[in-house]
Amino acid sequence: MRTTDLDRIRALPLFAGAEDDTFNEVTGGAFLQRFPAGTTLLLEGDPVDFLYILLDGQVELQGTWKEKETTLAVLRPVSTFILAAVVLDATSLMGAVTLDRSEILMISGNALRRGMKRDAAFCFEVSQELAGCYRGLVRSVKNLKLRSAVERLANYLVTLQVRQGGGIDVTIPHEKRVLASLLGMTPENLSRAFAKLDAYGVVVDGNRVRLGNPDKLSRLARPSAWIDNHTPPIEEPLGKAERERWPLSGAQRSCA
Amino acid sequence: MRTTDLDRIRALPLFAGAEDDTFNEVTGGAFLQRFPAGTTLLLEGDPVDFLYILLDGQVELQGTWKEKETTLAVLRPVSTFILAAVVLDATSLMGAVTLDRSEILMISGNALRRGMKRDAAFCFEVSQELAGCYRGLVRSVKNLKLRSAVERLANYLVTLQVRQGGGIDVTIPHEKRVLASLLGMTPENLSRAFAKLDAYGVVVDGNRVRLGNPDKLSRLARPSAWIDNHTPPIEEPLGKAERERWPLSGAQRSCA
DNA sequence: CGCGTTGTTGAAGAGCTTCAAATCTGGTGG
DNA sequence: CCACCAGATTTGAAGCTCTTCAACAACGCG
Repeated sequence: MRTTDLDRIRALPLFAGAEDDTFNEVTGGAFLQRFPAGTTLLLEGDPVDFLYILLDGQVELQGTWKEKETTLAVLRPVSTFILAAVVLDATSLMGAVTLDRSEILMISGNALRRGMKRDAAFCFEVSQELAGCYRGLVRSVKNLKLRSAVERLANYLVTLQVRQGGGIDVTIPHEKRVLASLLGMTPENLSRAFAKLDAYGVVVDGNRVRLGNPDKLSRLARPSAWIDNHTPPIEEPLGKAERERWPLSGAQRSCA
Repeated sequence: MRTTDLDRIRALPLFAGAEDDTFNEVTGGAFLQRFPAGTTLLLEGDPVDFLYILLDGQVELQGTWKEKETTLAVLRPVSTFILAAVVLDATSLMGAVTLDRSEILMISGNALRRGMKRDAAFCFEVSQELAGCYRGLVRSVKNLKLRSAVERLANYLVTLQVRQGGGIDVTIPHEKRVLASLLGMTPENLSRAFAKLDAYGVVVDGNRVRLGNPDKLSRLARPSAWIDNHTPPIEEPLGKAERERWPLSGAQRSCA
């Protein structure tokens, strides 16, 4: 692995508190791989030998049951994934597929666990990463159980807007059928949900979406600090850096 | 706190690998509390100062949005909860309410974090606990997104059966309206879902449920090792103790 | 015994999916 | 450059799932 890559990795929050020795041990056997779009990285049930860190590209995590399939998350850089399975040395509960050409760092699970047991500061960072992932999923579950499909879409758009700089125009960073699956609906229903948001100023043109009436949209969406992970609103105490994102793929960082 | 209580706590998997010093430091300021049924322990958004460990009784974790409320988990002993918020020193994403008279150990968040940073073995245990909780939620999300209400109920019953010893009769360990909310449906719909399972040999009498035709029920439920957390079936490699449960309240251990 | 809560049942309707067909889109090979 | 194809998206129609509202029965508790 090149030194410039190593520097990039050293700078990840995950390794921020690690001792140099730990970092060297953990990344010693690591390697950086490029995969084309559509590559299956992991199947549900596979034993997990590596921690994956997505450095570039896009990865979809999916779950299946009875020939049905759903998208659990769409990850963008920089995201770790299947960390929980690695920590437990267990098999993966999710499949992973690249959506775009992707650059992925693979870190030996054994080395990671050894590093954690050796270096409490590093282990604490991993715990924080895991805790952030956990909270992302709690947000997901609440989103799914408490909101209708149109409400989920409205909130997705509001969140996208915040993450893409707050402008009127946002870009959906993947295919609509993937978005539909992520939001827990069929592609047809997503199409109709967009049509319903017409009344809230939403105009769709391919992957471009114009939020013509953000206030009205936001009144429908009613985003909540305890479900959506925007910039923390007033109620939330400042100075506590939460390392969490829920798997909206517009995220700066995310995890799974 | 009494010595016998301390011994019970020392025996928890969470503290299995901890040094004595760590254990003493972490539990030093801890206290054991009894709460009557219906006590609100935490509201969504509350800052979290303690790690909670449910030693006896039953606790419901809930999420709300727009006057709607859903049950995220029903915990039974021995379960930690809001560990993720404690690790991140963040506010709670879930409310917590006792369903029964409950005995709960409260451990200072500060002490816990100090212990984690000091003792890598203990920190690793916490990581494993968190990872198990994470995987429980992944199972939950898959359950919600991939299965219909009747299928979720069928799987709930099959899982209950396994956890309650495999007999024909199982007991729902809480009110049906709580179960409905846990499974993501209305009480009315739960009632009708039970009625539909009549064709699969399911007979309901209050909290007692007789699974008159387990094979047929199981063919409908189609439980999966990657969603449901039964005794690991054949595919799953043995010897890897996964510390995870999804929040079915019949669980021996669970977490959140 | 009366009361409030919980659970069940019926009817109506909203929400979502399914299937089918039409339309659009990007990429390919000639 | 253009025709063509495969896949993605949209639209329509039908039907299934689930919720809502209302009424009623069952239960537990004071």
